[in-house]
Amino acid sequence: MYVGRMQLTRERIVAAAADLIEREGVTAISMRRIAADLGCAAMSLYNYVPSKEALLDAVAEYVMSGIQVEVAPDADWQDQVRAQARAFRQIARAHPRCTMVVVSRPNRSAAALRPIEQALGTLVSAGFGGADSIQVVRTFIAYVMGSLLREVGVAPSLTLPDELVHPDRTAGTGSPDPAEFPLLNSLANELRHRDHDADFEFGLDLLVRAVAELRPGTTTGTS
Amino acid sequence: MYVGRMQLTRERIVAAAADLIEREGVTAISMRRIAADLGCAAMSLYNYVPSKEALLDAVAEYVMSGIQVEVAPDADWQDQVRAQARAFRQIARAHPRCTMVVVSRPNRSAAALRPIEQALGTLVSAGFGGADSIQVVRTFIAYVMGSLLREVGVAPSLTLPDELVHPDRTAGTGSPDPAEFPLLNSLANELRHRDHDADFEFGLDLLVRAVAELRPGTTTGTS
DNA sequence: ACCTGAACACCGTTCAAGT
DNA sequence: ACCTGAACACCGTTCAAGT
Repeated sequence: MYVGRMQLTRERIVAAAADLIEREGVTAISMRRIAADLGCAAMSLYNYVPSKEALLDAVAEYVMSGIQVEVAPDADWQDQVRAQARAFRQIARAHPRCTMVVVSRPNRSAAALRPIEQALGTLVSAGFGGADSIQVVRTFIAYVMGSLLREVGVAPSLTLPDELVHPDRTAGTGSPDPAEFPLLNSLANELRHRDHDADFEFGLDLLVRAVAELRPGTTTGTS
Repeated sequence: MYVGRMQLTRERIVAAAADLIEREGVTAISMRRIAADLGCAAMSLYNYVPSKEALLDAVAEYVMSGIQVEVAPDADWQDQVRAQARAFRQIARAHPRCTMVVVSRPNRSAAALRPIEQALGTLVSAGFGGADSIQVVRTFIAYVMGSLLREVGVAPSLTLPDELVHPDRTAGTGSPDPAEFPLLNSLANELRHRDHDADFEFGLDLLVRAVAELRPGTTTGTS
């Protein structure tokens, strides 16, 4: 997709890279290919970006900067945490094929730190100590990252193929050997049907409720 | 690392690839490089493996097959779930640089399905319904995958650099702008100190306890 | 200051020729 | 049946030459 003559800038290069990834996948991108989309020589990119790795970092930052947390400011901390986790997950909707880029590179840009600072703020305001807040946020990040990986279909995950004949199975299903995997087989129907929203909300709810039990002075705690 | 003359096999090729990744990182591997380690021509590999992608899939499968769940068979379901999650996480210890390969490609091999079947078995035996068991396992997978990503230091995560002078900060710390990130700054010490075991156990405990509350007939539930 | 062609040292993979 | 060199169509990046 040739996007025409125009002043070359870092922003345009990053946007072109993100676009190309979205259209053709991460494996398709190369400095030469991006340059072609921008109508310039491959080497021109190096006036704005030191390397391909740095460009991918910039793509990750660009995607992260699109996270929009909208919370009713009077919402309680549990709803705020939920909203923040959901906003993070929106990456998979907004940039499905860039998600892997985001998830697979460390990112300490302000765009990445902003949602984290916000989450810490929510927890500290809710009465959690600093150390607890950090561990809670780390737990949520791990859960959200893992959910993103599953959602873009790139990680090992608990699903079965939709149809497809498994080469060495007699039955026409993609189910694994019933002798070794009885449960995967008996649950095959449930496994084939996948609802990313429901899956995400299920785990999110578990985590939020468990965190609530942790909070000093909670009304629903067991002790 | 030249590993000498020997009958070329698929297993030797996969092991050589995993080894090379462990020694020099994923970006270092190429069919030519692996072949050099094996003392054969690059093209010889194609007699055993259809493509580089397929070889990386095989590496992921190889790593997954190393998962060893050891549970006291009389342990209750909560301890079993914990042991299973921990076994999964051991990947990061056993194959730190292959972890990204595992986490970044779908894997429906028997080696990958086995721990999943086992986890489902634990939950179903504990009295959870099939649909619930699936969602619980999916939640744990997401959490473990995200934890692996953090542990191998490859994902966006809640940490600060250990030292390193941030170029445009006056203070000699790597802390972000205190005006925009007050909490990240005030918690800088706690953030710099990281304990992967403690982090993992923290979130694992939250999840297990939340799942326990979910179980019909639980003794610690709120309703 | 920014752009660029040619060049270097690599890739994955095909193919035809070897044994 | 397995191996392999040469070749093809690519890579990222350096450098010197252009404006």
